[in-house]
Amino acid sequence: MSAWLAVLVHTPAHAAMGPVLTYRHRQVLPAGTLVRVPLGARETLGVIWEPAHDEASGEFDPDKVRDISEVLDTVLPLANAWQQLVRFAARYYQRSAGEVALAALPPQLRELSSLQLQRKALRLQKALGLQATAGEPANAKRPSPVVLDAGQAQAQVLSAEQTEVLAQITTQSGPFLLFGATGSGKTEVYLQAVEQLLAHEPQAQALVMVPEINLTPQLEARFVERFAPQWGPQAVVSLHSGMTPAQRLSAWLAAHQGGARIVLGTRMAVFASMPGLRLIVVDEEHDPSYKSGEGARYSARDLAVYRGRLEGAKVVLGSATPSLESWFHSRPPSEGGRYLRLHMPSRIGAAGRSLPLVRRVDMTHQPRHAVFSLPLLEAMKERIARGEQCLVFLNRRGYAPVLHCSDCGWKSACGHCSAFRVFHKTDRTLRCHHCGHSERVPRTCPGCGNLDILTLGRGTEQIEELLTTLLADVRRTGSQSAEQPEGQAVRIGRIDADTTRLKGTLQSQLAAVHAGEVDVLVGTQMIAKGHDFRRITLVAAINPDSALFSSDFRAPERLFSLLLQAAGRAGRDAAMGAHSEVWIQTFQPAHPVYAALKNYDYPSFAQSQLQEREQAGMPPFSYQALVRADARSQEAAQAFLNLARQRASSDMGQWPGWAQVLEQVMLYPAVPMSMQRVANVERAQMLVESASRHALQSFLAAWQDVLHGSRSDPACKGLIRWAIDVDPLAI
DNA sequence: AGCACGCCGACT
DNA sequence: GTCGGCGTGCTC
Repeated sequence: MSAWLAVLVHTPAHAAMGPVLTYRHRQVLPAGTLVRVPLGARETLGVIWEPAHDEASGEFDPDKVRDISEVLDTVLPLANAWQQLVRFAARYYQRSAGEVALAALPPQLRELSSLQLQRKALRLQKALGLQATAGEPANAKRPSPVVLDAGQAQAQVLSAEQTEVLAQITTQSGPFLLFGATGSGKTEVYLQAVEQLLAHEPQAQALVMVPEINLTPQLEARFVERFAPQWGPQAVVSLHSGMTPAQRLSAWLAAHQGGARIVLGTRMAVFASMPGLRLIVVDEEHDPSYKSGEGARYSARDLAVYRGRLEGAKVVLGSATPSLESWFHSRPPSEGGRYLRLHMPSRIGAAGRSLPLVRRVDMTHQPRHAVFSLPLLEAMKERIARGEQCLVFLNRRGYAPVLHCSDCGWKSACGHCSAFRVFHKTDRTLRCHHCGHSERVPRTCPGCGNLDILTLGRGTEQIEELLTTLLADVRRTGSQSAEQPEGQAVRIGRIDADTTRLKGTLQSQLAAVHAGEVDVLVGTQMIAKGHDFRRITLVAAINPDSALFSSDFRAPERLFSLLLQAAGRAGRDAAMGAHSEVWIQTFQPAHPVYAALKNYDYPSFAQSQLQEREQAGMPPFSYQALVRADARSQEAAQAFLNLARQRASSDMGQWPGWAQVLEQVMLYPAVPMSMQRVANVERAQMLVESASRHALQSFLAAWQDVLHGSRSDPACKGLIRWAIDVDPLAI
């Protein structure tokens, strides 16, 4: 007697088949069981599933049912809560459950046999067994958590604010928005919240997320330092895309088996299987990296909140500049707020340690085309001479964003993209930052043969070069003289995606800055985030205005956040905090973003932004989705979108009961994307908007079929792919 | 998504 | 004569 089982496999939402396929096996298996199944010519990983109505596969020939090839019974079935998280994410972000589930599992699971997995699992058990009492199973016995030991002794004494916030997290249910200034000690609060949890619940697990891979090593070091003495080095694992497949599988298994008490990771970690999950921390919750840009375009922050509710885990979102969405959700409960806002306004450390002074330099009063204003340059020289460090922030890498011929007007346009190729002086190349195409810099103008090709604009390479000249006469004669000979020339360092291409170079470059081997550090937003620089007392944003002209309504919010984070790099050392400064060079010194920044007043900035959003009917006062289409021609991309739009009213309008839904949903005409062409692919998009999240969701779910159907229309010939982005971050 | 099949251009 | 481009179609 054999059973027919529903199996989830990795098929995209727009494949002409459901994500749940039927297979035969000699016995029934519980949902969540991992299996290997034949699919066409290949064999693939599947998950035993209980299909919902919308996932059930349509008609198929019962004769075609094939056998499950292998049951991966050395791995415990995925928990019901995990299945529900996948189900929700698939439905909300309009993707197939198969795609979401299989993308959330470590890639190596698809390749290894049951036997190989068993060996791996045994090795892990062994490692955990060794750290626990010898001979006991991994979870059976651990050192008594009640006893004060090395792990707890390391904990710092909390400030009054930290103590209060921690008490709130302990006693309230959340979700929490921890609004804490840079340097207010949010990480210590996370550490102690985790510590309390692990001490009181022997099976409990905590998930701590950070926005970028770059930030995981330092966080991991801090967690290992704190928790390894008590819980062993295996208790903390990381989960991010920078790890090798084998490392990812090990970490995933450790979390899945419950041996890893703490999982640190990037957005993908929100899908980690954690049977004992009790606490989720989303650090820098405003960071756009939490929104996935491809595949299922999920927001790990929003899913974390959902998952917390689903599994009864506390959720802490932390930021010095929360997203306006989270800020809005944390308004007082009497006004409808759903998150509990916790506030830590003060920087910890020496008494009276203050935030750096923000200075705005009005560039309209500076010499035309000046890159560094005179007062900024003077301030930098002064600090360098004293042996302090400066950080110069410019969000544009390369030497110059465009090459240009003044004779014939030629510009270094990319032949494949609607963008210019960037001049990189270091390796004499012209590189397109969108398609990656790279070529030698032409000696003469390709248009007319002119020998003089000029650069337009400036990138980090040029700033580095320029500073070498501008600071050539400066000598360091400050307190460093004991170790450094007096009168040494200024050392300038640069950190951006180009200097950190090789693995580990970022960490070593940061170490060089810490060691005082650099006086001025030039860099992109890569250096604005998280890294703790002790001796930097001046941070300069030399040209942040460009973000103000962006058509993206979230641009001001992002600029505020980026500049505040950059400001947070200054004066981290208590002794130097008092005279630290942040310089903003701008042509619009009175702009509200800069005014708010000067006062470190996020709340009133957020309030004014929210008012604007409300008046304009934008998120969080409305809900949005974007349909993007890629095609050989712009016409085809737009034709596809506009056809689906037209059919939404003409066809769906006839469906019984759908008129009311359609009334609540606004579809805008298709437009080219701001980056219209990338690697010879034309891109267009269409905005879908509604005041009702529910109406938007029902509409999108039903509209999928219309989109599928529109693809075959002759007008859409040349269409390559399309995708829905729910809650898009940029429009 | 993979992966096969299938039909047209430049090379061992 | 083959290798290889990517269009089309199928997978329980």
